[in-house]
Amino acid sequence: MPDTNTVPNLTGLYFELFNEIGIINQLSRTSFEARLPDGMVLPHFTVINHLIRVQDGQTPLQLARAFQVPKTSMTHTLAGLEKRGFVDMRSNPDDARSKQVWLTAAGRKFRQEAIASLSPDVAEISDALSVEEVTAAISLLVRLRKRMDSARD
Amino acid sequence: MPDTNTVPNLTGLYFELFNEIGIINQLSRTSFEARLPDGMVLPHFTVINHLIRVQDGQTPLQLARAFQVPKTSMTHTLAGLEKRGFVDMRSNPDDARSKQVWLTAAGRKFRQEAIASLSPDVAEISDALSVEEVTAAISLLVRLRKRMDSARD
DNA sequence: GTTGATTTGTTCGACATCGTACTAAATAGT
DNA sequence: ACTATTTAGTACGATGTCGAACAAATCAAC
Repeated sequence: MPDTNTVPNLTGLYFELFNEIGIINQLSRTSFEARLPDGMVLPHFTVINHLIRVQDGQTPLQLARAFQVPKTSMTHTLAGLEKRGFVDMRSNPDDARSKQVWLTAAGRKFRQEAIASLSPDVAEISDALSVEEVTAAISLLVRLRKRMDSARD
Repeated sequence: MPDTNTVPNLTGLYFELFNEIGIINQLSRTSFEARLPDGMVLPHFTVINHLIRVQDGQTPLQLARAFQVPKTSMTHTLAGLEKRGFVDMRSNPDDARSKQVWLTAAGRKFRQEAIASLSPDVAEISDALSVEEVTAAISLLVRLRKRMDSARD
């Protein structure tokens, strides 16, 4: 009986991996967004979070690259954040083509509140994996991500 | 100096994890879709793949649940597959409300070709992780996914 | 300096995703 | 049997995502 149900070895393994990643992404996104107010969506939060972790004043293009999304998508996300008063878009004094994205006090406050409201969800699932396992998973995924990133031309 | 940049311990760890997962999902999706013909999109492939791995003749609702997407999204995905002749939608003889999704020969052929065209991409990144690491990552993510799944209500 | 190429960001159009409201079929309660 | 509830699927509208085309600023080459 020919092996038609199974994908050849290695490729199949990565299919499985990306499939799990896709489903977890789906699940985490859905439960994140359920906690966020009205029209806020995961990328809104993620951008704010990134601006705090890394640094304020990044350009839209830098942000688009950090998240591996097209710059048009980032434009849209930033427009939503600006409309809600969570970021300020100032033009870059060093390069009039580009802009800088700065967090407002409201933006920082929003992040704190979002995190607080999300923590219970994290707590609920945190018994599935040990802290060591989560840490290990992160470093492994970071390695994979960087490899994938450098592979795209 | 107060700790405003760092998210409290555990929650921050999961943020990082989900963040990496999100980016990898982004990257894998983009490179998958680049290989697929015209208007085909990742969910199209994923559904076909699932029908082969598990079994033909699933109902749309079963598929929606398997991928954790709303049933309206699955309706849309299946409509695309049917339009392209990759699946047949027959009405369920046991329950006139529901339908069954059956793969066509063209659907199976499409999957084989898609996998073949994707393999080079997998090969290119496969040196980042050992097979054992990928396997370990999968089992860990499966555990997480199942926990998240059982946690939603 | 002037011209052509590159970079940054936006607008626009196409399409995917998903919540709401609906129809039809099945099931439960009486 | 009859009605109410539940379940499967769809139509529709709102919004997110993203590729193509564009405008403005910068850079490179001469």
